[in-house]
Amino acid sequence: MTRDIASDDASERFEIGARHRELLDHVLDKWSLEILNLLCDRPSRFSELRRAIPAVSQKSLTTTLRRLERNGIIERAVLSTRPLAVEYLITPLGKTLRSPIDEILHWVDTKMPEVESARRRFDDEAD
Amino acid sequence: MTRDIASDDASERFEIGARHRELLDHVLDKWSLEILNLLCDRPSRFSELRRAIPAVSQKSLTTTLRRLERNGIIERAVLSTRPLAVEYLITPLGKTLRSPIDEILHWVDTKMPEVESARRRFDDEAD
DNA sequence: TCTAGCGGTTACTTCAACGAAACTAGGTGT
DNA sequence: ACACCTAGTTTCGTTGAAGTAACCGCTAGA
Repeated sequence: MTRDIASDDASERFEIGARHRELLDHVLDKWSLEILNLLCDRPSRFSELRRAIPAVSQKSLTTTLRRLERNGIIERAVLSTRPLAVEYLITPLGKTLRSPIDEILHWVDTKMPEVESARRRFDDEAD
Repeated sequence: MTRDIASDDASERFEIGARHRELLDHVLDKWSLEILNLLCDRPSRFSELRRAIPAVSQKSLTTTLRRLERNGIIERAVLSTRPLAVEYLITPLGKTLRSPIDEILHWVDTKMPEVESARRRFDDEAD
């Protein structure tokens, strides 16, 4: 019942509104995948992440961590130890990202050869 | 056999090299998802896509289509009809993207409420 | 005291993406 | 002849994301 909306077209299997794009941009951006990958294994401190991902600048790391924290994917814990330390941990919500991300990384791993030969074909045909 | 690589650390379940990032940037970018979504249903012409996605500019649509074509995700077919027409179709390789993309869009749909409440919590605590 | 590490912030710059608009080039209708 | 459709390309300007580098307050160790 009430299937009266969405019948004139075949494309309502998923809608892609701006909310989808925005969230994907926040979560699948340049550095998030690597950070998530590390934090899935174990909580890490700011400097640990910097050392683990040498290519990321301090500024970008801060920005990315804040964004992931804001979206509830990771948690920032200030440890009141003597010198002071900050630890980043993945949240339960963040863990649910693992499976979809793994699937698409797996896609990349298995299909990369096909993609590369398609690129060669395309580049060779300088039509 | 030959499991001798990758044992000193827990983080080799997936590696994220530059190739992964590059391909994801090519395939999960701003407009690709919507285009793929449409082409999965039926082949479409250039102007059909423009009308279906009014927010995309002519230039960006061309660029995105060329990139998807180069990566073997879609195919461009020039139909020798009287006025001339160009049709874009999804390839078998492109179809294999459907399932991973669906999974992550499903993640967005189901987790969006949690993300939004996390955002409210974060924004309210103006620490 | 001087130096180094931690966890950032701020200011400046650079770069690529994106859009708007004009232009092309063939065909069509009136 | 004129205007419009298709499928783009080209030019120009804006914007935003990212990097560099400097600085900050705090603590610890030599």
